[in-house]
Amino acid sequence: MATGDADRKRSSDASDSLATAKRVKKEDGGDDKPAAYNPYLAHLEAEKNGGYANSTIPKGSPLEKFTRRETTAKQAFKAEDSDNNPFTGEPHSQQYFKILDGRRNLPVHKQRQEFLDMYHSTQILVFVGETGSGKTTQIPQYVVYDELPQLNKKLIACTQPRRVAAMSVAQRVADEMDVELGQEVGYSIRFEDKTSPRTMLKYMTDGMLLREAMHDHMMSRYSCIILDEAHERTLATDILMALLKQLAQRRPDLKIIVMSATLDAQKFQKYFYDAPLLAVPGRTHPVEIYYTPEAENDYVEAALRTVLQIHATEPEGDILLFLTGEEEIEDTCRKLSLEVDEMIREADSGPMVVYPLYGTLPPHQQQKIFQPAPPPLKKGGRPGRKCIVSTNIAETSLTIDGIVYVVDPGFSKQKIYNPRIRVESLLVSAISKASAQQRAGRAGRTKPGKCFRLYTEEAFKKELIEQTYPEILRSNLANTVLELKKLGVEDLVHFDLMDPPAPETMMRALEELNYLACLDDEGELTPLGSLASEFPLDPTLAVMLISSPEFYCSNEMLSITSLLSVPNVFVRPANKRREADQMKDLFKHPEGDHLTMLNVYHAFKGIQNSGEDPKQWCHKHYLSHRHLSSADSVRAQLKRIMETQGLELMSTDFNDKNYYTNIRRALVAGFFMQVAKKESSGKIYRTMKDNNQAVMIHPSSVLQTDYEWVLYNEFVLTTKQYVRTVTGIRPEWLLEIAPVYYDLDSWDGQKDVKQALKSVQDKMRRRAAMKGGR
DNA sequence: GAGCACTGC
Repeated sequence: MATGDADRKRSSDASDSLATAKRVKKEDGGDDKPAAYNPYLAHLEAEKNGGYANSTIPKGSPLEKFTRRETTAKQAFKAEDSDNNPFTGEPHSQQYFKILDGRRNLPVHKQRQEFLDMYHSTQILVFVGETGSGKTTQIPQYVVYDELPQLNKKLIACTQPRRVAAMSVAQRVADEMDVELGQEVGYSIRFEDKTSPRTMLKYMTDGMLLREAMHDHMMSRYSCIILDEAHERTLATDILMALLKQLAQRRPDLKIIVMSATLDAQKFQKYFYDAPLLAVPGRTHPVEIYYTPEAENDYVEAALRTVLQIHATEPEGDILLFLTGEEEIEDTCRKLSLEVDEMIREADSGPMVVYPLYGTLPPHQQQKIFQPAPPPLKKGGRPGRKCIVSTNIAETSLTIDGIVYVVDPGFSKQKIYNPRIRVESLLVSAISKASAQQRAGRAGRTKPGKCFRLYTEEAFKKELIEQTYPEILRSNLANTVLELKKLGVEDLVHFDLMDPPAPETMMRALEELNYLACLDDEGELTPLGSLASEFPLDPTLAVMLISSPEFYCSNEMLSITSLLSVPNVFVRPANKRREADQMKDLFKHPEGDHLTMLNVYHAFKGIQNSGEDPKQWCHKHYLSHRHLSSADSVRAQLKRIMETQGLELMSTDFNDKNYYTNIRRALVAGFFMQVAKKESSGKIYRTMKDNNQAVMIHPSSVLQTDYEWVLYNEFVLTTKQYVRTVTGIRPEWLLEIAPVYYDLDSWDGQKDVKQALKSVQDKMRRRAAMKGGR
């Protein structure tokens, strides 16, 4: 795109000319010049330090004699040991020196010089460090001491796949560097930018860096970008890797470090033009692996038995069991507690507390897993232990110390994408070898441990794939393709991703974006597409929101969009389903779930303004306060973007008979591709195109079979095929609002649907003709 | 008459 090129050109010119124009001659001719100091060569020194003379490093600073990208570990040690903080000039605290001792015991410390040598010799570096090596906290600091960001005013970024990690690591490193969080060391995540003009080192989520790149293709604010946890292969990391690989050629001054925990480092190395690789050992204890001699046919049952066996026979130490989902976990926790009670009664065993752990568990419940194991029931009795039954969340996101035994049945729920019917679904699938290793490693964090794999060694070797498929191969790519277009990637086919997705998935994404008018027929970004990419939303939602002023209801669509981008706000505890459903009925809107959700949100806002405690109100009404609050933050963010982009915020008068109709019509502007029509007989609906899937309306819906035509937010594939979050619509709206998609002349859907739409069209035409005739 | 692994903007 023309604009993209202009942007790129501008920023590249800017950075070059800045460097030349602002080169300052080294002025001070004091006594502490290097031995070979030659005033006629001073500009070379300045150049090494990014175009600025050392004058911005105060005289007497521990960093005074540092030359950017030529420092040594010895120099850095000395600076770290000095009384004053090299970055703030303040005296170092006692705490600082205590932490410094600990840092120097980390495995990575021994290789600081080796790291610097390699860093100096190359533009891209692959760094492999197992857990406990200290890479996430130390490597960025080593880079700070070498890049001297205070000189060239460029930042060092270190990306993390998760917000909590970005926040907590930044806090830790701020402590290590003896600075205030948000000053020299900060972080940037959605909804929170904790950085300042002084910031040199910024931890951030990978998605956040990707967002920034959309507006600064050269990533010109950074002199070094560190991608951490690259082995997790999140969508954002994969795109960033491809972008940086490309950018490396246009920004020879930019350094890139790719950090990974697993041993697939060679793949990263090869991908980055055979970049040099530095490996640092981790600090974990050995974990003995046990396999079952024969395959188990019921892994939940086998897991239960194994946990009880461990409790009965193994020495002290906590247990971590991996299962696949909420229901399975809750169920197993109940059974385990009952069995342990019996063991205590009959076999005098020690106590065991069982904790469930999964993502949708409220945070205070999640925190419980960190409580210590219970003491023996009586003095001198058998020791107690805790058992945590968890989803994959304990594999990467949460670390629990004190785990000695891991039970791994070898399964997890994984997202898969079927481009043919455009459906993402969750499927219980076998994990990968890398995952199995990661799980086993959880047993060796504090002392040697054991891992019980509920599958045979044969199966491990022959049936498990090496690595879990990266997310990019398991997702609908509409959003990704839109982002790439906005990032200025013109040739998607030759865009050098580490694992290119299936051509069909790519085609589907392009097709979807074309129907949404985000891409034109040549595949170029349209103004609408460019606008849509400004929103942190799926293209469908973004287009719906952008179109909403045309339907006089952008305020309401802001609320609905926000509610659709957070987890379900309705809470339904297993033992209080009826009460929960009754409460939901209070908010029920006969025309559909979107409007029901809007009712909930309006009621919630009313309570917030009334002085009543919203938490209690939510609890009473079986609503999730947490998710409603996050919908609120999302809404505020989206509203800001609407305002910046000059999109009008408005509502239809609540007493106008079209208030709800306008909203339903606005929904069609985004979701016209997700429409189903009722079959002549009963409960079955069929989706419009995409191979005309037979679906049922999800039982949680306020609509059942009241409407012949419905629009849905989500297609879920569980025991049956369901559509969830559904609103009734009129077929005229489809023809009127999405005429291209519903062009009957090129119709490729079912014939009877076409027939139905055809008669609607005829009726509309007759009506129009009558009006015209008058 | 249901079952949302986990992230992220």
